[in-house]
Amino acid sequence: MQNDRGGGVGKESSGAPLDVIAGSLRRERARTGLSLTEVAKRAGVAKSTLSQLESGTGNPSVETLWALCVALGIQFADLIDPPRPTVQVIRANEGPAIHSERADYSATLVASCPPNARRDIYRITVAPGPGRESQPHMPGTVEHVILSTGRALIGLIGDPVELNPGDYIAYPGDLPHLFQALAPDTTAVLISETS
Amino acid sequence: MQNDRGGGVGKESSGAPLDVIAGSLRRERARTGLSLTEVAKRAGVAKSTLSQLESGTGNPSVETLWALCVALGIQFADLIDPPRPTVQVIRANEGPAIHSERADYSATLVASCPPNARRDIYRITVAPGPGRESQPHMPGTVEHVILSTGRALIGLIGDPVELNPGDYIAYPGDLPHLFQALAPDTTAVLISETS
DNA sequence: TCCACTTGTTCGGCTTGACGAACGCAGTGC
DNA sequence: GCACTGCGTTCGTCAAGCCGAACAAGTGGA
Repeated sequence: MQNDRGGGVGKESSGAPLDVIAGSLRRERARTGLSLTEVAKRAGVAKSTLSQLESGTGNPSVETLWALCVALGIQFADLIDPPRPTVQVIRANEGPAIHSERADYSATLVASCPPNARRDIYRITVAPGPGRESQPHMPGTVEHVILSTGRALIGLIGDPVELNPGDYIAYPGDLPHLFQALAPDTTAVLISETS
Repeated sequence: MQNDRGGGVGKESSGAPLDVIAGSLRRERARTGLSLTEVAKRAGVAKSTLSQLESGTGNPSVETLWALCVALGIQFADLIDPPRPTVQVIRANEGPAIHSERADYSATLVASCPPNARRDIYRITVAPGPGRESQPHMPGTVEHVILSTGRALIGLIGDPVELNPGDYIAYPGDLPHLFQALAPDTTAVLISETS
């Protein structure tokens, strides 16, 4: 572990992948209720290897990880990306509301994937005005917007698009973007997807 | 009671991960326009290693893959899961329309994640009537619906919920479910999420 | 034509991950 | 009390990944 050839470029983004993988392995194994020995046996890897991986030690190869994924019945990406949600119902006037610094913008989070969200679904209500500029979010974020009612100017700053009811737009959320209502009673559904 | 761990969920991933990773590395490097030597240098790995990986030989460790991901500016999961979209606009009257056997139901697919979709986003338009019953989809599917306009009876058959504009509901898509409009001009956004 | 430069692919070596055995612990039955 | 079975961790050994250098192949300029 002396030479840190991994380090290289700055952006460490989501932290050390090894720790994330270690946590995922523990979590998923706990979900199945299997013992470390049993999982290792099913995956065809030495239990010593699995033990070290779950403790965050080591630097597994993809073959090892793949075998463990099969044994745990999960997708490869689930080791580094989070698990999924279950089921939920929220009324229009319920749910956590997120208000902008200005009163003419309100977003209600209707579906999130705790604890580490992959995609959040919001219902947006905006009053006509100068519009709301959002700063970039996490790298890899993609935002999908479907206009429900009204009219709005949505998209990347510098190249927004005017949307009418039913129109759909997707844009990278890790770039500065805009949501400006052009008509009263403008509502939309926004899906913020984090990769 | 034993779920066969291999195929527990229907959607099979694309077989050997090493080949998928090899293809992803080539594709992403081609996208950036960088040379093999340059990518290897930026990632801090030997170009011989990268060469072998792109040819499908070898069994890389996560540190190596992580370094390459950083150098290529992509997410870890993109190596095995497909690449992400960029920007897209679909007008209300555009996009692939999926019409029901009855003429009073139409769904437009506005966003999918090919080839192995995790979540699809539809815009739904339904006319009042006896409603549309959907047969169960893939196991693990979750459907999210946000009503845009109108009024509708949505949810599992036997326990549907009446929604008004802005209301949100999520239900397991792998059980029989219903979408029945109760008012004219009923539109909604439906997110079908496959695990 | 020759030379300098780059790209991507093969070879020895050193490092390291994966394996199997042995270990300490806890619970159980004789 | 003792042997036994299961758990998860730690210790040597061997194979394999990773690296650096040398290698063919292709390009541009003098």
